[in-house]
Amino acid sequence: MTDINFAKGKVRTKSAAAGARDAAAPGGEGPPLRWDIIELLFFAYRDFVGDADHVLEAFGFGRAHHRVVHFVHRYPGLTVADLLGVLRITKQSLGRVLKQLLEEGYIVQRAGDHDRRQRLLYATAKGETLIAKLAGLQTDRITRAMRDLSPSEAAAVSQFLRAMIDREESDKVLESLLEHHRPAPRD
Amino acid sequence: MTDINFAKGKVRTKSAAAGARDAAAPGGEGPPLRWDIIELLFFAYRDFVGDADHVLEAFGFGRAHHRVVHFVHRYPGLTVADLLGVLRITKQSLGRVLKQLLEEGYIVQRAGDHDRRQRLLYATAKGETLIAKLAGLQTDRITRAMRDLSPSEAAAVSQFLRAMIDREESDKVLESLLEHHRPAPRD
DNA sequence: AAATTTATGTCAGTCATATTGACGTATCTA
DNA sequence: TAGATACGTCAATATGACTGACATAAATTT
Repeated sequence: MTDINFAKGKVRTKSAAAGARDAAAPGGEGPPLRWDIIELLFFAYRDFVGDADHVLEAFGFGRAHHRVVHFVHRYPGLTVADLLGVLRITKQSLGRVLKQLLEEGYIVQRAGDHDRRQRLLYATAKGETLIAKLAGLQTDRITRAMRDLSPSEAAAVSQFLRAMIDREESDKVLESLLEHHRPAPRD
Repeated sequence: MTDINFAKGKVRTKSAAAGARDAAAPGGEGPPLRWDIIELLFFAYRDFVGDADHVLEAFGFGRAHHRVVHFVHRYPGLTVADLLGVLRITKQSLGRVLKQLLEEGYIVQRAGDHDRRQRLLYATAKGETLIAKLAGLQTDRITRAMRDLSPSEAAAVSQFLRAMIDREESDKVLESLLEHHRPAPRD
């Protein structure tokens, strides 16, 4: 790129013709776009998973490993098919990660009682220790973020997050999470 | 894997020795881990970005493209360095995505007024249309999720998300997002 | 004016995580 | 017995990230 001042003109400094919905547009726009929440979700989630990323790196693991051990820990006896549904990935993708976690002793599998084709997954003590460490960091962040909220406001946060989740195609895990509106944590 | 019923024993069905923090542990545990919020954040974010993913696929773009056009649209005149800071990626990673978006006319760049080394980035009408479409979908989800919240509860959600974000190392964009506690959207 | 630093772009190689498609085996069900 | 299901695996590919090295133009410092 030898030249500079390419692409003059056709630069948009005001969003006057964006969708048909921006609050700036005077015509038949819908409700204003929630740029604030959209960006807050992006940054909040980035930093939320960032907590875990640093620890995982030291173990030679990635986010994929975290997710697998997490759900296996939380829902003991989860089958491979269940896990694929929750994570929404293919079994080939899961394969590598699962294999590594099995080999390194973070999770184990047993044949299903009724259906011996199934592989029921369980976290080992080693796996639970890892997950507890990661959940501890994330809990600290959540606790800090909720410190100044009243109980009813904290409940509103929970309600909001629940309502953000798709209901159709909800699997076993999601059902159990959404079913019982767990009361505020006993503390 | 020819054999079955491998890995018997050493299976943990109760989390009695996890961290030192699980509410089930009787010893010196800390506050309970917020498994509920941790999982709600995972699923809520998964479905939140899923809205955009489907549309992006039709354009041959990925999430990386979305993030770039989004921030360029929202903060016109952003420099490449700013963008790298916000996205927390390397310039090599940004390079391919940025190049593609420039070539296909979703964003343009101009030399900086004071510092002509800088490339100030702007979204074109084409880029804004794309972003408005994606933000529309995400706004619909947010609006649905906030439908049953009172204004003060909605404010609590916003406050919670803000408090989830790391303050240190906040860049220009993050500052402007966190600075003015924007009041409830005018509707 | 020359030297250095800064902002950006790019080449080359690698890694993690995801994909589709095909195929094999054990096991359950009709 | 035949077919469907649950799981594992081989192969090839794509995306989005990384490190390291190097080039250019422009600003800044000496």
